[in-house]
Amino acid sequence: MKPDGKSANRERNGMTDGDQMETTEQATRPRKPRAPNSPPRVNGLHGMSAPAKNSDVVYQDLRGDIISMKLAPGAAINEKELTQRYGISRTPVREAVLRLAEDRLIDVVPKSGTFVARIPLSMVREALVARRALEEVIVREATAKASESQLMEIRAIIQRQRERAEAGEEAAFHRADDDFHAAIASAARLAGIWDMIQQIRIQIERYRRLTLPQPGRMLKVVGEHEAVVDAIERRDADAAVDAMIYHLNKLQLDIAVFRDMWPDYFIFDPAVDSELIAE
Amino acid sequence: MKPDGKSANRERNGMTDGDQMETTEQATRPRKPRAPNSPPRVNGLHGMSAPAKNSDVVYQDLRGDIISMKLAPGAAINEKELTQRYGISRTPVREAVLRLAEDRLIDVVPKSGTFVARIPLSMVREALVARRALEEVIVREATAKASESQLMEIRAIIQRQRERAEAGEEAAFHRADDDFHAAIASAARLAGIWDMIQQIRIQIERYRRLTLPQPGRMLKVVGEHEAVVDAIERRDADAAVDAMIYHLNKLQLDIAVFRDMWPDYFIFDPAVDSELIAE
DNA sequence: TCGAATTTTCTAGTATACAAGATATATCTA
DNA sequence: TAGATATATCTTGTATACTAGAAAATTCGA
Repeated sequence: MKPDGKSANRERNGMTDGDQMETTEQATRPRKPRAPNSPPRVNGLHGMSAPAKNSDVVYQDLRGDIISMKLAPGAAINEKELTQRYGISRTPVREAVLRLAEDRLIDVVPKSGTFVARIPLSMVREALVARRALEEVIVREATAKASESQLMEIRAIIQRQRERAEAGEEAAFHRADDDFHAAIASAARLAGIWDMIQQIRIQIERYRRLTLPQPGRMLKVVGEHEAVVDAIERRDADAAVDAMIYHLNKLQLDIAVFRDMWPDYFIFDPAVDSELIAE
Repeated sequence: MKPDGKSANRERNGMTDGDQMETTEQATRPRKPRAPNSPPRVNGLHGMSAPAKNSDVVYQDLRGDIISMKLAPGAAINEKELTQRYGISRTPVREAVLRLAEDRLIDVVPKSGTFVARIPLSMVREALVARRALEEVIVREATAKASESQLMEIRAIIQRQRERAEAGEEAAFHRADDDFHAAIASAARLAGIWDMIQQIRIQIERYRRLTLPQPGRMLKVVGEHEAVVDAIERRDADAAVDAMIYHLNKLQLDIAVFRDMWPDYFIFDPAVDSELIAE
């Protein structure tokens, strides 16, 4: 470490639990300390208008390729190739890779390589359960709290989704689908829980993509959404929850089928998953 | 970017959606490609016996200091100081910092500094709601599925917790508390959801630490845990859920108090949180 | 020809140097 | 003295070089 001329005397060892609770400045430095902390002047909400770091771009792209199964489970990810493709250095690429590893979308093996993670069926099953539970709370709260204007907005989203479905624009359809659920959460004053659900959905999404698109499914989804809003508008919480659960249950686990069709896209833990077949 | 002598001709632009689904090797390189992917031979479950990277240590330490409020919300985090304290370079430190940023425990302001994040009360409130919902599912499933041996293990954990409570060993007490909830989730075959809850708890933990420790609380917790297990043993799901909810509700939001006592530890969003006071 | 030992080549983890911008301090002007 | 400007110095983001280890390719021995 290059001695900087004046940082040598700043040893201050054993500061591990030194400055507790004290938000003011340390009073020891003779020179120019640059007031040691200023409250984060950025608006408290977390990251929305940041100028889009390079690592974010790589993260989003890779995440999209993995979730859409364009990168198959088990496929190798080459950091060097990514640096060349984007014309950036390894640091931001690595940053993106590490974030994906935290999302459980890739496995990084220390001195060997990084690979698209296989899909753990037990996690898919639990993610479905968790999502149901959280959406139930959201719908119940929304039934109690949704304002007229919020309901109108939700209706508008459903209509937009219907138009996209009729036009066969799948991507836009799914965007509207997201917006619908987000709007319900917002009406319930539980937008943060929708963020949690999105995190959970990462685990489900690749499984969902493997389910063959059923003809007419998109329009059916619109109908299911309408049933939810109808119940909310009637302020019938139980019916709203039932409609939502019915909607969510359309995505079912059918382990045997997927295991046979894509044998090594999944991780199947017999100790935990055996009962899945019986279920 | 420095031309590397041989990478210049590997431009291959437009490869964004190039190799789809194909897990075999590219057949163009004349030399030694090192078979481009091998399935991750590590056991499928994610990271448990890795040799503990430096960044993990920094992450755990910082996380502990933040959650325990040893580092107050708003306090500055100096990467350089961390490199000196641990005797490592900025790269692993930065890695840890970025992970904490994803956990919403710190805010990093691009060319300015990184700071311990303030606690968003709206998120605490929603995290409490989400946890209740997930624990409810877990308890209900545990009631249906818990085996005799699992119940005995849970009883043992409760007993251990009682001993720690009587000895006043707070840290060990909380470890047993964690183990209790984890054991219930395990009995419900929903261990993954317990992992999600732990992620959610990060948002709650700092708030919890601010609540003054009430005398006798630890032993009361043990009693509440026993009520849950009693109901599970009776296979009375509703009672088990009620007992669990009662237990979780002991941690209540009392916004006015905390706002006055630690004015700038929190972020209070009037648009969302105003109703919290009325509630 | 086949298998074991060796070499080669790739990988992720780390260290360090530099760049761009933000903020505090110092300086200058009235 | 007060305010505006300029400077110094710190910050994070990025680029790049180096290390140790894993795995493939190769060589060697029977």
